[in-house]
Amino acid sequence: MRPMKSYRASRSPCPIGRAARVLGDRWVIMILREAFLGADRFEQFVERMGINRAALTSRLEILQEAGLMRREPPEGKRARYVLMPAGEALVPLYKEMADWGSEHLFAEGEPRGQWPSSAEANLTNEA
Amino acid sequence: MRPMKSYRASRSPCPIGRAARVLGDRWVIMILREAFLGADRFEQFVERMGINRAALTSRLEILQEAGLMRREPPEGKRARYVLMPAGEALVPLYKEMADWGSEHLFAEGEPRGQWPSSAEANLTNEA
DNA sequence: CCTTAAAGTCTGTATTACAGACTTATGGGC
DNA sequence: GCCCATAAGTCTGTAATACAGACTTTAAGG
Repeated sequence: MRPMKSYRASRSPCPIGRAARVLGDRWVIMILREAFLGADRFEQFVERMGINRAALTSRLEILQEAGLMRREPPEGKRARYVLMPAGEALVPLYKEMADWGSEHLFAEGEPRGQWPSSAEANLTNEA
Repeated sequence: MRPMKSYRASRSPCPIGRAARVLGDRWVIMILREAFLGADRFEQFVERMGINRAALTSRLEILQEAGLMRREPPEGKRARYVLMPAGEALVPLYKEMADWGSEHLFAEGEPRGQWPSSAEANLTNEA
């Protein structure tokens, strides 16, 4: 990804084009998935996704700039990365994506995971 | 993107992880948008998106391997790239993405495009 | 203090991206 | 048939990015 001034203020007037600036990245998609499933610490993302630390840092910056996540400075020694409303609002899209992937990207009878309902519960129980 | 054996047979058992292999790319998202809006020729994609030709070639290969698009060999002198059912099935997801982007990635009162209903019409009228 | 752990940063190398020029093949006009 | 334009790529050189893995820093806990 090329360095940009701001992800929030991407200049495309098309909402798809603008969304693609943020979501058009494999790691960003995976980070949000883990966040929906409850991950909120740097090391958790590293361990669960096997992402390079430098790559994770840059993606978390993108997600913050775009207003999808927020970094909570460490109270003890752990910083937390938490979803903002714009991030939580992606849950229906992830549901769609999971349904689509499950239907079109697996061979006949190939075992597939479910998009856990706990992800949605995790968000709706938050308030 | 690192070279892979096959996008269709990505080994992640999670549908989100597998979807991310295909959709987690800015150009792939844009190509599908243009396809929904009626583009089906190489030069059309180049002109409408300003994508590098080599990059377009590689993304069209990915989309074919994943089963989202198909290349129709030239009848005259133009090859066509047409959506397969797996690709058309992404229209609801694009609708979601457009709604989300429109709501969360634009400043107050900033002018934004619409995800044209003609995109959906373009597909449902096809059969 | 000393040890562990979390959250990054740094380094060197391998891969990918990109602009833009070039190639090949077809079709149309004359 | 010959010339020109166009479509669909391919190629080349350079700039940017990705990655593994080592290193650094700060804070807690004992």
